[in-house]
Amino acid sequence: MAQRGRRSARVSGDERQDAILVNAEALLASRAFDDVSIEDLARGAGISRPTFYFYFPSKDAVLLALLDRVITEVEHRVGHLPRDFESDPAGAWTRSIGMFVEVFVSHRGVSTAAIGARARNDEVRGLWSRSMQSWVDFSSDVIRAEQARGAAPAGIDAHDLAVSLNLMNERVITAVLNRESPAIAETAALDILSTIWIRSIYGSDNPGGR
Amino acid sequence: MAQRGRRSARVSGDERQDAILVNAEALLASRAFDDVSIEDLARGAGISRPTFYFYFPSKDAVLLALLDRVITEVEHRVGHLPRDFESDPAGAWTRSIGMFVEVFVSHRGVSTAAIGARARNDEVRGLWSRSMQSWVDFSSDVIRAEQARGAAPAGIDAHDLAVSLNLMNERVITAVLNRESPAIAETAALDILSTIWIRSIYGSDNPGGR
DNA sequence: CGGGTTCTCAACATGGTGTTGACTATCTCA
DNA sequence: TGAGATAGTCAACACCATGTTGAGAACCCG
Repeated sequence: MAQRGRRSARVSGDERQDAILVNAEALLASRAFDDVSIEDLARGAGISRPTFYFYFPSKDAVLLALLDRVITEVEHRVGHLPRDFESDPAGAWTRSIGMFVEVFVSHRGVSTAAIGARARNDEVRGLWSRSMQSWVDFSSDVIRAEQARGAAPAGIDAHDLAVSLNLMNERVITAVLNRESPAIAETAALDILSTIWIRSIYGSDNPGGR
Repeated sequence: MAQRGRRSARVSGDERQDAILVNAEALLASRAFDDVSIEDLARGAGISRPTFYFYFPSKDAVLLALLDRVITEVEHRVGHLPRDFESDPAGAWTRSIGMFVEVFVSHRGVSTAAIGARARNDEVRGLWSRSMQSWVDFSSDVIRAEQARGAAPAGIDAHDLAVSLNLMNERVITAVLNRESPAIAETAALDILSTIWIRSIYGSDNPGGR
C-alpha cells in the first residue's frame, strides 16, 4: 500500500524507515500534524532532511504508512469478531463498536492526523474511504439480515443507515480523541453509540427481548 | 466577533473588505481552502497582497468572518423555527434538521473549509464549538422535556445523546457536501437523519402514535 | 579490487506567508 | 484654504517549510 522511495529491502535501510515511522507516531501523540516538520521527522530518526526523502516522498506518505498499519489492525480484529447477531444483537454491536473505539484511542495521534489530512490528500482519502466502505458493507449486510429475519423493522434503507451510523462513530470518536467541546466522556462513548445503533436499527432497546 | 485589521468604518474600505469576502466565498465554492492563496484573495478583490493585510490579519481571519455569517444565519433561523414538539415531534425534528442541511448546503465552500480549519485554528474551533454547544443545548433541552412528559424513554443521557446526534449530522452533511464515498444521496440525507434522531430519542418510528 | 547499488547530505531552488517603510488620497477643523 | 491626521496602497524584503540536485561515502558481490 504505502510505497517507499527505494527499490530493495536492505537491513539498515529498513531500520531507518521504521525509525522514521516510530518517531513520527511519537511526535503525533503530542503535536498536531501541521506542527511537525519534515526536519523534525528526519532529526528524530537520526538523519538529515534530504535523506528523509530517500525513504518517503513526503510527510503525507509517512502518515499514509502509519494509517495503513492502524487500518490493518482494525481489519484483522474485525475478522476475529464473534458474529452472534442472532443470539445477542445488542452485545454483538457493542463489541464491534468497542473494537473501533479501542483501536483509534490507542492510535490517537495517527487517527486525528489522518482524518485531518483526508481533506487535502487523495491517497489518505482513498485509503480511509476504502476501509470505511468495508465497515459500511459489513454493517449494512448485518442490518439487512436483521430486517430479513424480522428482528429489525424495515422502512429505512440499510445502506444509508449504515453509512450514517458509521460516520457518527467516526465523528464522535474524533471528538473524544481531540477532547473537543462539546463532546462526551470517553467512558460514556461506547454506551451511547451502541444505544443509538440499536435503537435506530431495531426501533427498540432490547432486540431479542431480554 | 470576527475582527478586522483597521479601526473605523469608512465607505470604500468597507466595500473592499466586502469584496474580499465575496471573492473568497466564490473561490471556496470551486477550490479547497488550501488551494486558495492570499494572492488569490487579494487579486480577486482588486488589491495587492500587502493591502490584503490591511483588511485581514490572515487567510484564516477571512474564513472566520465568513463562518460567522453562516452561523448567524443559522442562529437566526433556529430562533424562528416552530417548536411544536408536543403536537408533532417527528415533523418538528425534521424541520430543525432540514434547516441545518439547507444552510450548510447553500454555503458549501465555507462549511467545508471551516470544518477543515477547526483542527488548526483556535478561533475557528472556538466559534464552531460555541454554536455547536448552543444546538446541543437546544436539542438536549427538548429531549429532556420529551423524556419528562413520558413521550421518550429514559435510560439514556439526554446531553450525550444530543451531542452524538448533532455530531452525526455534522459529519453526514460534510460527507454529502464533499461528495465523499461512502456517503448518501443529498436527497436522502434529511430522511435518514430524521429517522435516526426519532428512533434514538423515542425508541419508535411514530412518537405521538399516528 | 572494481563496478554497481545503497545510502547520505550540503547547497540550492521555489513558493507562500507575513512585515516594513515610503508613498498617495482623503477628511477635518482652524 | 491649507496643515496635520488618518485611511489606504504596494514594492521590496525577510522568513520558513518543502522539495531537488549532484557529488560522494559505505557496502556488497563477483
